Amino acid sequence: MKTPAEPGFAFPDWAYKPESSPGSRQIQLWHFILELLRKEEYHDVIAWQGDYGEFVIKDPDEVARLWGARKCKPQMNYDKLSRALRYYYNKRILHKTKGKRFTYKFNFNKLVLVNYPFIDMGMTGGPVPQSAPPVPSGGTHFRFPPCTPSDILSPTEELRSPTLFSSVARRLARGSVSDCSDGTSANSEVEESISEEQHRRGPGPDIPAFRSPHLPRITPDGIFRIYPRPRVPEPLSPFPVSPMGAPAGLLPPQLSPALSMTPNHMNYTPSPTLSPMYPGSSHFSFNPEDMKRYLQAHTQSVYNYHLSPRAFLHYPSIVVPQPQRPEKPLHLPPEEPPFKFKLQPPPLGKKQRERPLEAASSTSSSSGVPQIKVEPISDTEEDEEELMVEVTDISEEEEEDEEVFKAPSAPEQKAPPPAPFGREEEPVHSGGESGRCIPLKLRFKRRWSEDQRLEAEGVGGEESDKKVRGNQEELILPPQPAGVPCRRVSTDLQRATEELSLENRDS
DNA sequence: CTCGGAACTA
DNA sequence: TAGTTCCGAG
Repeated sequence: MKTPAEPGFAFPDWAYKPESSPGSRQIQLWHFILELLRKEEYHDVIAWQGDYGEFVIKDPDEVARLWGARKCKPQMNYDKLSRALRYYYNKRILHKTKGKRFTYKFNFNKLVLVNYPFIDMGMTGGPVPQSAPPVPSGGTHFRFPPCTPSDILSPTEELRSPTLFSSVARRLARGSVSDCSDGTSANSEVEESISEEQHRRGPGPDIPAFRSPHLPRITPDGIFRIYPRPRVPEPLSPFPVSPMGAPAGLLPPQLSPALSMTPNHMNYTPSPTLSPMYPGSSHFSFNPEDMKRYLQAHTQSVYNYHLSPRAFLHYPSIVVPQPQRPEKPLHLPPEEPPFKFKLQPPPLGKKQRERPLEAASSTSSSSGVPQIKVEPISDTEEDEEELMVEVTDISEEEEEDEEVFKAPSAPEQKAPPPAPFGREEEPVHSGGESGRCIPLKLRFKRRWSEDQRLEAEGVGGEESDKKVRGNQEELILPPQPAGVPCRRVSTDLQRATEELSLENRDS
């Protein structure tokens, strides 16, 4: 048992496997990596470098050694470790940075989504950098807000129903890097307190809710409500000041609010300091509010760029904000984006390329719109993959968040029936024609419906992502099944959705 | 170096 | 489940 107060960072419960699962408590490799990454003493061994979330293993052998020590696997070597790392590719936790030796990149989107499923992605209006990850704000601990446990990152059930924030014990990472504790011992350590907020609505501290068969689903709203809205005007920062009290000195990356409107998930190659965690400081703020915004942004990215939205699929409550075209900035003051990159539409996929863009304007629907083959529901198979690629057909090239998103073709999606959630003000004008690229939405819809259905049935576990339900009746039902209450959807979200609809419609 | 299948383990 | 170990292939 280490001293909770010790410097270093600790991951919240969700960073570990639930105790209910077999391998629970064993530190996972990516956690370990993150751990090393944030310790200065290991900067010579592994460090953030390059793109956001990208890190390079400077000393593979040493990293392997450390990992082996941690797992009590003296025979560990980089070859093995890298194999483990490669398994993360499919899980989308990591991906390889091609061309760069020993360089990998975290997919924080995934991590966040998975770990903050309950976050209401409503458009709260705050500027949100699309690819900006939670921003570190200095301090000594790697902190996460109280959040849901449940196993994360499990390819199959990673997104199981959200649960109450559990008062999670914050674990110390420091000192555990190379001990053979396996993280098991450290697991019991609870860092002093958990935010009181989290206790407000839950049964109490240590809510093992996640272990029960029926995970009580709570509405994001409910959850979020417990968090005071900082609403700290921080135009340049993706996230407000950390509630934990972050040094003002460490400011988050400067991201233009305009970005929030811009579908991007592009190569944003900020300085290494933009990495999720500052190498120097170890305060990684993950406050709900931040996460919310982050997710919000990410959602858009996903939607716009067809990133793997699988995460959303499991969360009916999360309505994917539809893409908003830059042309019509909602309420965000136009700012000169401090980005050096240019936002571009994703490259056309093979399929896309094949068909020359015909009258983009006239025909509308098929032209610049990512075509999704409306295949029989049967091949659902790997929805996630599909969702990710289908539209753009990135073909082989991964870089889902990079290359793929370089050339966004103005996504003009067909506007599904508007006013999904009932009344809503419509911020922007709307317009015109309708009917475009339904597929994508359809898919979401489908998925959504499915989830709704499952939920209704009191579904306990979901099927693995991959083997999905073979066939659902899925119709292209209107966006929001009238019957299904969209509880959980924040007003903001609703609005966003509507806006999208409108936009799509008219464009 | 990187990838990913396969068998195996905890 | 999350690797670990081994290994052939590119």
